[in-house]
Amino acid sequence: MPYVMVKIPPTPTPTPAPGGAVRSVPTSADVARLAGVSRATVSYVLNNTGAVRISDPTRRRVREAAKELGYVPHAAARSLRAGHSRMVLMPAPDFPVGPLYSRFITDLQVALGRLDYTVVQYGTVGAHDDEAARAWAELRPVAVLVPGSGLGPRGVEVLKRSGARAVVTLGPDTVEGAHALLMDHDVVGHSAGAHLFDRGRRRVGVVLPREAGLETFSGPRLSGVREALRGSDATVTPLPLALDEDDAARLADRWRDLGLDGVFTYNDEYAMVLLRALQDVGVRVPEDTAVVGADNLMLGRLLRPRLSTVHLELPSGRELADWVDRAVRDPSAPPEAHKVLGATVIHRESS
Amino acid sequence: MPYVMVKIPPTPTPTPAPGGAVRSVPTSADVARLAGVSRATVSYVLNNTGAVRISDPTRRRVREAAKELGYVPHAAARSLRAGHSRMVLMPAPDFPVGPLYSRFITDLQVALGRLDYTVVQYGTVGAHDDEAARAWAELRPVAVLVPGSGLGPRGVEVLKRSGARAVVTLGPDTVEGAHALLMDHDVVGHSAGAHLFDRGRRRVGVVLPREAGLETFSGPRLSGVREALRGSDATVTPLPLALDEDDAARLADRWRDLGLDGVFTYNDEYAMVLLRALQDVGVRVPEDTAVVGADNLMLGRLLRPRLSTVHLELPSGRELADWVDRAVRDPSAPPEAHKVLGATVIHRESS
DNA sequence: TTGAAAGCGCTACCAA
DNA sequence: TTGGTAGCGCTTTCAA
Repeated sequence: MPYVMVKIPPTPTPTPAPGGAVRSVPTSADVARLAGVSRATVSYVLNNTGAVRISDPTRRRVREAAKELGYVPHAAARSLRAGHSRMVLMPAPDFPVGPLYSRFITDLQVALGRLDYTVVQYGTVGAHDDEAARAWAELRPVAVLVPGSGLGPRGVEVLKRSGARAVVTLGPDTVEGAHALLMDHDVVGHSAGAHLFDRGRRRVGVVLPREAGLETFSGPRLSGVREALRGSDATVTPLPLALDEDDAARLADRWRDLGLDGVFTYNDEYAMVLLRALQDVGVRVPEDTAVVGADNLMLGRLLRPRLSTVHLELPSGRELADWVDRAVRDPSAPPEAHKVLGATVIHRESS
Repeated sequence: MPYVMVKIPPTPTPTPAPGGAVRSVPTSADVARLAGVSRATVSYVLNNTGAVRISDPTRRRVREAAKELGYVPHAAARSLRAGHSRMVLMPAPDFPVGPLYSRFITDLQVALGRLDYTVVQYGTVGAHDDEAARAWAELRPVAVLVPGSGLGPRGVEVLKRSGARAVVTLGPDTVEGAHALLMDHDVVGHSAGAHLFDRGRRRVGVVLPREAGLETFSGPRLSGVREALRGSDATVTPLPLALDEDDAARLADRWRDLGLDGVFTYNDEYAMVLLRALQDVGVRVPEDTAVVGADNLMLGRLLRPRLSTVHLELPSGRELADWVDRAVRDPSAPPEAHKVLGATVIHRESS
């Protein structure tokens, strides 16, 4: 056994006296000192380590010391030591989110919480793919869930190389290397298109939001309509529209010329704007033109005529959480893609 | 200088060969090895440390090695070493959030991002005060922003003792020890009440959402109306209402008996539901009853009659971010409270 | 200009 | 049953 001469380091400066003016953040060493035990014992007690038995009096002393100091463990130190965390990271949405997505996120958080994960929404400013992925990777999340299409194959690679055991995209298309919950909005458009066809409509308009950031949804919804009507004698006309009274009025002015007898409005909000504008210029709904929205918002039931709409069925938070958990437990499994978006037409009065 | 005999530790097991089957997460040591320099040099280069000059060839070698390995620094290790982070933590909302709040959060994130903070929304399951605060404190955020009233004085204390340099509440009341951005919803009710009074209404109803979690807003909004009408001959009648057609219909059925000539509906969505129900039973708006909503949602402009509403003025993300930044820089400053909610009536046709 | 090494707070292994 | 201690990945001081 080799030996060498080594300088003994000076004893570290002690933390300021408990009654001192500047109070520093208490560490497990402080708790140990106050309880008169070692840091190891503190760790055992506070983590209820099963393999080690600590006497009840000691336990009590440690607990009391911790409470007295207001000790809170340091997550960074812990996960650094452990080599992994239970953090599931999602980018925070940077666009106004509807009630549907809002509830979805909340459910998911609760469900993942039950599986002992911590969900964190990371406020990426505006970075994309690599850049964003790098920022996320710095936190070493155990899993990353990315809605929409802000992540590419390179980003996935970055995340995996920094230890993410599961990268899951929720969106219209699959990304190389990542699991995918395919929310294929085709089905939404398809349902709407088929419904309009069933109601005898043959000249169908499809509203496309002018607002940026919605193309990932509106594109597939349009394709879905096309698909539903393919091979029939029906026509499909794209109709760019801003969520805005004036733009709707302009569109309504052209309505007779367009000669459409049915329209799918992307969602219920656009339906509402358009419906109002059509009524203002005397177009009868559904007699002259049938209108179908999507998302089944409450406002649809309050419109007159009551709005027909496509109800979206998202997977429950529970299902999704289980799925993420499985992916985390078996990171070597090949990426799976699941279609998870269901669509049902709710037929009311506008079609 | 004292010396002692010390056992030399075995050299640590090297990371698996780069071409090996199992690839572990690259660390700065790996980068150093590949570039043939020390870890210190890697750190200097990648952080552009100004005080130290590194030769250009070395810089290049380090950069290339980092890129080749896909090296991403470990945020936990970094902030552990640094003793602080730039993380601003907010609890993720656990209720469906409207477009107003949604945009507010986004703006704030962007603005704080410009100041080099990282905003993280923490998905607390359902914990309150202490419990939630402890969970947040584990991440050692430099600042914590809490909307609503989920945080008490004890929670504030926990956060501060674990190093949060600023705790800011955004809500109706101030909390001991924390900065407060007072969003006093009184002003909303006050504006609406005063407006209805000006329009000659004397028997005023105030809709109170039955939905849980909105009391923090609805209470003050009601008080505001009361305050605006205090000392006059006007009466105020609270009207519990669920955001739901049936409940609205029930309320409308009682409308004549209630004998109200004006109503403030909490917000535009409740206004919409009630408006529809009133029209269905033949109550004329605004002739029989004036209706005023709040939040100035787009849907208000689309209703017929067009909905009068109270427009809320929130502070800009920029302002708020600067304010948080100041609080972080001077943590010893006494907590400040600022009223930040403005309200303006937008008079349309319903009142 | 570069390297060696200490140490941030924590847990888990081994020894007592 | 408890304590000593190595080491997670990083930055930074001091020394070469």
